[in-house]
Amino acid sequence: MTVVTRFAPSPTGFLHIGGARTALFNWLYARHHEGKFLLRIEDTDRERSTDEAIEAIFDGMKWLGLDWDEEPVFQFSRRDRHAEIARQLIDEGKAYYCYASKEELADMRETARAEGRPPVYDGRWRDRDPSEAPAGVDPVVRFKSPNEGVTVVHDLVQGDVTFANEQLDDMILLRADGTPTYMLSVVVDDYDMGVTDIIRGDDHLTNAARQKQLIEAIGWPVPNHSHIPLIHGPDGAKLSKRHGALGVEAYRDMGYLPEALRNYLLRLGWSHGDDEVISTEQAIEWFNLENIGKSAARFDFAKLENLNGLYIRNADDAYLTSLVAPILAKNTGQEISSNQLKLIEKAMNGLKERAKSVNSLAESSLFLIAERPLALDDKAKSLITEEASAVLMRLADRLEALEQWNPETVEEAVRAAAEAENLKLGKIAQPLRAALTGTTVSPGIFDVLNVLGREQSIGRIRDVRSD
RNA sequence: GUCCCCUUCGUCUAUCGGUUAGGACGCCAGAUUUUCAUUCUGGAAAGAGGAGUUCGAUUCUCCUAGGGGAUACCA
Repeated sequence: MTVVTRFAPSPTGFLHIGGARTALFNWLYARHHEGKFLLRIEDTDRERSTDEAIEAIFDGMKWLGLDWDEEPVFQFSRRDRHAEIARQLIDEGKAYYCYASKEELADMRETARAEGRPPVYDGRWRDRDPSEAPAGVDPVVRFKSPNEGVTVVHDLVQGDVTFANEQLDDMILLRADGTPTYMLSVVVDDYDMGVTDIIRGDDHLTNAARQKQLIEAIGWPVPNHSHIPLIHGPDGAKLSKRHGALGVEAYRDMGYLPEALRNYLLRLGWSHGDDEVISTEQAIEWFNLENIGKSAARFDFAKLENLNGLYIRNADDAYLTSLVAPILAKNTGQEISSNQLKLIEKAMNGLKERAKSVNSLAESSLFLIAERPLALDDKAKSLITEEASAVLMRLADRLEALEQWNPETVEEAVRAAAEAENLKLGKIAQPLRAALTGTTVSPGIFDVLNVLGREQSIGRIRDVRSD
């Protein structure tokens, strides 16, 4: 049987980091087994679902590189099918109408809690005759779940988890307005979509027991369940907007590479021995359910950043340039010309060596496209002393005399200048860097000289003449 | 309150009864170096607590504590 997994977010907000990991695991599992990975939008909560959220989820998935098979399923559009199953259950005596009011329900829970009993619906309409129904009340449809015994979820990550059936009350299948609830919809959709493996957050573990009861009542096969632990914020508490619970697009905007985030998320809760840097190809080859950990993990930006730097250093120059360009355009408020792009790409090899994010890459490539005369920052300014300026002017002459302008010739010229001035290389390199980049931090100075070219380099040096 | 799950360095984790408890991030020290970064070397750093099973427990069982999740006409 081919494996079919699905990711089923509700479009009530962006695709947050926990959801992204769930999607990643489902995707990896499907790809590993050469099965299908489906996407279902659980939009049955009409109040809270929004089109913007749906778009954000699609965008987030695409950015992360998690491609799904087939058209996404919109759960709300399948409500008739869900209701049909509910009616079938009523006909079979496996579900019933309940006329209890919200106040009654609230009282019920309160007294149960006070008496130390599980706060569940007491089944007061379970066996009552429909003729007793109060007039003018739209009933909900409840599932007649077993009162005794236990339900055990055979979870591939958590192991067998046993629930006493008395803990699980008669859940609502259809609301008073006739729309299906989540419990019913998932079960029906998963079956209709042919889902073989459900991989989701372990906040659904109790739901799995209820859903299993429902599935068995209908007479369908129970899919494999894998409930993965949640991701916590750095403080160990549930992810909130203050720390990690940002949408994946926020990570993109912070300058993280999707491949780095994928790698990081994969290692959060899954392991393959001592391997840390795992390409997507390897991840697909290695991924399994057995090596998913059972405890919640905390989100650690420092480690993500480290991985991001590593992926940036190994990334293709043209690819990085294409990511940097729009950021640069946005930050400078001007379009980046193709010549400037060439310049950036040429410098990228030196730039990416010291970048931790795409944003810092953009920041550090700013000097390449800056207009003369450069505005020097304070530290750079302090390096251009009168003495340094004089040295730089003599260096400019020396550079001007070069017949060829390439990495070797410029290095040779600068080294020769240092020797002639009886200066350590650093003494000439730092002022030079300040003049060329306006800052004190940049790629190797010979690299900068070479990339900038003769005209810009000499021009920028002469611009800092102090007299 | 009730039910369920979890618990190895600060963090992510390896270990599937016998290890000097390993790796990675971060941190500290040193080396390299034209800045920064990279790279390299070294270091500090962990089995929540208590019983039991066993010749032997981080590993298996139970209890306690702590953390998390679920308890909706949300998903």
